[in-house]
Amino acid sequence: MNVRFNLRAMARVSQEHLDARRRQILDGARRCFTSNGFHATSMQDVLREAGLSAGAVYRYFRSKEEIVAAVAAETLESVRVSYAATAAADPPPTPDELIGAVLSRLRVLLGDTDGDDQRALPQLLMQVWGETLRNPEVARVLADGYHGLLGQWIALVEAYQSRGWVDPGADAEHVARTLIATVQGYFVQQALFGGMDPAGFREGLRALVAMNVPEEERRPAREH
Amino acid sequence: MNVRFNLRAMARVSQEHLDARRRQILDGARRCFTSNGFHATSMQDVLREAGLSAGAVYRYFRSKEEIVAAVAAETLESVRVSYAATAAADPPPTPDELIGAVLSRLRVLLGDTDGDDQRALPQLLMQVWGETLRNPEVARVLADGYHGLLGQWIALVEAYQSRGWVDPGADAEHVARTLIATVQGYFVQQALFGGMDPAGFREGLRALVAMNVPEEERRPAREH
DNA sequence: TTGTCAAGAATGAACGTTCGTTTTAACCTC
DNA sequence: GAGGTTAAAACGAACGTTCATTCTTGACAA
Repeated sequence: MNVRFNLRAMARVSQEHLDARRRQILDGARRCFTSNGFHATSMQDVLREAGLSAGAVYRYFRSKEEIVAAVAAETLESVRVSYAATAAADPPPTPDELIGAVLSRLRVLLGDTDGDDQRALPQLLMQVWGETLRNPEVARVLADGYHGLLGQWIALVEAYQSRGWVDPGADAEHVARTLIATVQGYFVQQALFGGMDPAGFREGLRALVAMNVPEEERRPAREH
Repeated sequence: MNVRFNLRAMARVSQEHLDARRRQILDGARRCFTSNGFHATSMQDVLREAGLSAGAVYRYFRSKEEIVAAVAAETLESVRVSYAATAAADPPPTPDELIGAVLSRLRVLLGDTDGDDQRALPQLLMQVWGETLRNPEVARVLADGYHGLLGQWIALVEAYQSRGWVDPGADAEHVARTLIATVQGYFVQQALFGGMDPAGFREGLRALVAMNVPEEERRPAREH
């Protein structure tokens, strides 16, 4: 009996193997969650899709809830990095340039990792949004990411204002929220109906920010 | 309960009573679905919230699925009517005018019927979006509403173009999709974080469509 | 290099619970 | 007291999870 006092238990299989199994589970779960939602997906569905038995899966995750949280976190992270990759530039990119670039990058990213299903990520993101209503941990992660993003957009809008591209009297946060809203709406439409493409969306945004309405045609702001 | 003479031959309670019970069930279910999602809500939850027993509820609805479909349909309908109430005008309202008016109207509508919880409808709408991924009937209702709405917005954008407010070279459908996206994003942010108000959103939209970027500062459209 | 073997990894049947739904029997109104 | 409506008990199915068991792996002795 060769009893040795190994501090680190020797792994029976490599760390790569363990990582691959974990990924196998998360990928299977993600496919289920995307088309069926978190709570209409059973563990049996996940097991079947992952190609593993119950015992195997429960060796890597303590509960279904933990898998849901992991998939949600990865989803939010993939959206976050697609934004973060777009660095600040001088002169600042216009909204249509910036958003078009972010969406194009995301499209390329998805083409590589997701079997070219351009709707999968938006659909999953929509499920994550719904999950925040009942899962405080997911809500916290989402809120953190959102507020970081909002701060970046506010800074960008302020840069617009200092260059005279945007009315300096406008509230930068309101403008930033509106810009974020366009991206969220893009995701919603892509998730629900598909057929959205970054170039077309950029064209629409471009036409909007290039709009020119004679002031005398405007109606007063308050109506009720 | 208040049982009155029967209007219909077989019924022993009034139609008003039946309608009220149906509404009682739908209201309870809606409250559950809003905060918990369709599939994380059990029938027990619905029964408790509606204050009725299983037998009573199953007299009015054949299944949980039928309740889900009814709540989803009512939700989409309430969004639809809030749009439909905004008639065509000449000159056409600018995007910020129109969207601001629609959101204000919706706010008033919600204040009357929903205990002043301005997040409830957007949250429920988000759940409905998620449900379309696995429920073809809900998906059909949503798609019908969306395409009707899209058509109206395209017509409006074309009116902008004929007045020279929007670049006539832009694809009207892309611009319309972008405008719809802003509203969807408004709903998302209101559902997730609250604190959105129509006036602020209108201000943000106003600043966007009034943006003025010197052409020589723009970057080329294609990047990769 | 090869054989051995303890321990990690994986299995799948079975568990207790909770699900949506149905049946039952008491209840209320006329 | 009869008809229609309700609440509550009961149903089978399906849920997420566990566990006794089997299979696989890799370090080590020879």
